[in-house]
Amino acid sequence: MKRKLTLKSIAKEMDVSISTVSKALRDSPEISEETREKIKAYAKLYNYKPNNIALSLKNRKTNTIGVIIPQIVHHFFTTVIRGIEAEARENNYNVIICLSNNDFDKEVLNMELLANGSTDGFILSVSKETMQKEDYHHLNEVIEQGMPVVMFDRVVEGIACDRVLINDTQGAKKGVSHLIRSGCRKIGIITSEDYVSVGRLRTEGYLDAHDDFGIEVDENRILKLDNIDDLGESSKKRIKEFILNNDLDGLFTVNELFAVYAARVIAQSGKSIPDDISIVCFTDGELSEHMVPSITAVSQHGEEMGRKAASILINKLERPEDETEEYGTTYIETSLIERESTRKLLR
Amino acid sequence: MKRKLTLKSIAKEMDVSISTVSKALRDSPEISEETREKIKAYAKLYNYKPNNIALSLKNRKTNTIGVIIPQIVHHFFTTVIRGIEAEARENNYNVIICLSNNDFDKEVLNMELLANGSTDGFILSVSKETMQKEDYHHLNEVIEQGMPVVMFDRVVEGIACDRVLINDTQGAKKGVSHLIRSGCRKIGIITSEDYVSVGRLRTEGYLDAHDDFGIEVDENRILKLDNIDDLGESSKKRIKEFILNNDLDGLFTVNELFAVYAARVIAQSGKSIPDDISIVCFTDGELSEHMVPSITAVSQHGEEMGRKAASILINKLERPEDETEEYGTTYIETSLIERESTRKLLR
DNA sequence: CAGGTAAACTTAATCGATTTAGTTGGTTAA
DNA sequence: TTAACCAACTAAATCGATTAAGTTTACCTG
Repeated sequence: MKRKLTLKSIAKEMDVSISTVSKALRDSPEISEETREKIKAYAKLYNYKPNNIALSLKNRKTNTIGVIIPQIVHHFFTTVIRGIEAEARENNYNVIICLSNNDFDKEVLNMELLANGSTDGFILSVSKETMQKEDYHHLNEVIEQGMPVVMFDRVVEGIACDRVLINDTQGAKKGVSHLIRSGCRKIGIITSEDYVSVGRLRTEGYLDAHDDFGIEVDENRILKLDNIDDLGESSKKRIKEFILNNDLDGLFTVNELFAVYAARVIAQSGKSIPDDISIVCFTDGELSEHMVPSITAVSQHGEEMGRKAASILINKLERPEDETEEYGTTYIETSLIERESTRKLLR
Repeated sequence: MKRKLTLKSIAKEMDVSISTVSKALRDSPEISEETREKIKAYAKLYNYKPNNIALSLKNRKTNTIGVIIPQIVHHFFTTVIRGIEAEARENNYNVIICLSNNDFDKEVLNMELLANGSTDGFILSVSKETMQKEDYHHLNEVIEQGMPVVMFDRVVEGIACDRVLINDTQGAKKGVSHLIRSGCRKIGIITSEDYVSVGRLRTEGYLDAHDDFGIEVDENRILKLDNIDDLGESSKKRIKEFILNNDLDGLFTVNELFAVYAARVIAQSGKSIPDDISIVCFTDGELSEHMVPSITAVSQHGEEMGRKAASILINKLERPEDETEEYGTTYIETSLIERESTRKLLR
């Protein structure tokens, strides 16, 4: 086993001091041309690379971004990570990813762990449990310590940090408006309870669209499930009842899974998509694309979101003096992808 | 901005030396009960947590695993990461994830970066380009430095490391056998060219199953596409022709997308699934689960794979003296998930 | 009362790199 | 001649924690 080169070992080998080696490698004019070249040649030959940990300790800068998300088995987060990773790497940052599994304690633990020197800042989407508890002490603590935080997607108010959001309300409005324009008048929505911010905002968009077109909203056409992240048996049951007991001609769902399951129920009930019931869902996933019929979707542009979040964070990290205490919210625009689950609009 | 506590700042505050603080916090008997309690109370009150970077430097151990994968926007890798993350966290390890985007240079760069002190070991699935180039110097270098490596899924030969693999051949055999048992005799397979290892192995399983049941294989029923990672227009065209020009009663595909597209073609041609044609696919995804009809799948257990890879790596890391130079290959068994695209077997 | 010893600390080295503040030996200008 | 000055280094402090190796003080014992 070959031990890694260090400044010390090079210094010993070349019979100079450690600082001479360090300076030579950093092209300091203090070191003579001759010595400099000799040391650099040696370092290159044996492929010397400075130890990141030592650099981090010395510079009090890790060049690492901590990412904390509820779960990765979720295509949207996957695309966001991809964006964060890309932007980070282009700026010479590493990315450490931690999954909270929607668990408050794990979120706190992860943050504390990473905050003790492992990362320079955080990008996170808060877990459902955290939102319910409304306990943000862990966030405030790292911010208090001077670590910048960027929240995305699932954000909370009252935290001194930047935010990157999907324009959820507008996105939902886009989707629902599309349904209305294509002729639907009895549109249902499958969303989440209001404490999940994305659910609440998308429900708002649904209402807005109705408002815009002067269509009355029937409260019975709004189904709020507690779990937006996956589709359990109880959710399935409620969706099934909701579809079968409502006379709908359109359906908007806040995620892909709800739409896919609803489509199944609709097909089984003998109705056709899109002619009897049209469907639009919020998503950044692949399911909607490949389903038969494929499902018209409000695309979230997760990768762009990740890039943006990373770029904001890195910006803060690169000029920490700039403590303006100003935090902004950036909105990522959604776009509608028309597929087979909605009727073509006449234009 | 509140600066983080350090041993130094505590020592100053309590008017003792740094080592006294360190020892007190680690319950050293060298420190008097009284002083110990006082220091511990203070540290607890102000929530002292040792700096990870300093610990890493001192211990020459980062408790961090580097994960390098071709792409994350791939449900299979996503599940593997989840497994790695879970196992790592249970053992107090962090996970740093880097995406190579199937690019050789990026893979090398990422490894070099992480190898300089950031991680204790690696888990990786080599990029397509690396496989083509057959250049593994970056792998050999980190191993040479004493960092253990575990490869999974896309592995290469001749590297001194452990491997975790899906039992591809057996998995395919399971799937195809199921089709045969359910009555299919004219089974097609949509696979990849032989140079992609997973494609080759799964094709082998297809042949093995036929062999076992004494059914002759018709070469026309084997379709080999060049790209196994996604579904381009040319692949779509070839799948369509393959389905329409073959008189099949069963279909096995090496991934989900092929199956989903084939199902679409079959439905459009007026045939029914599973009665006219049954389908089984190898998968890593959710598509097969939620499609209508849902597709019977050979599940790869990505999460288990990730856990296993992490556990092997951590084991190596925890007892480094145990340099037995012995490397093993662990196979993760596949399992068949029966869904709607195949007929129920009579048992 | 010298000397041994144990308790309770402190000093200093260490991990690997950077950087400020010296230290040489040689050249030059007053 | 001699202080000033420069080139080319080296020593030492620092980042934050651990720990082996001292140091001090009190107490005990023969």
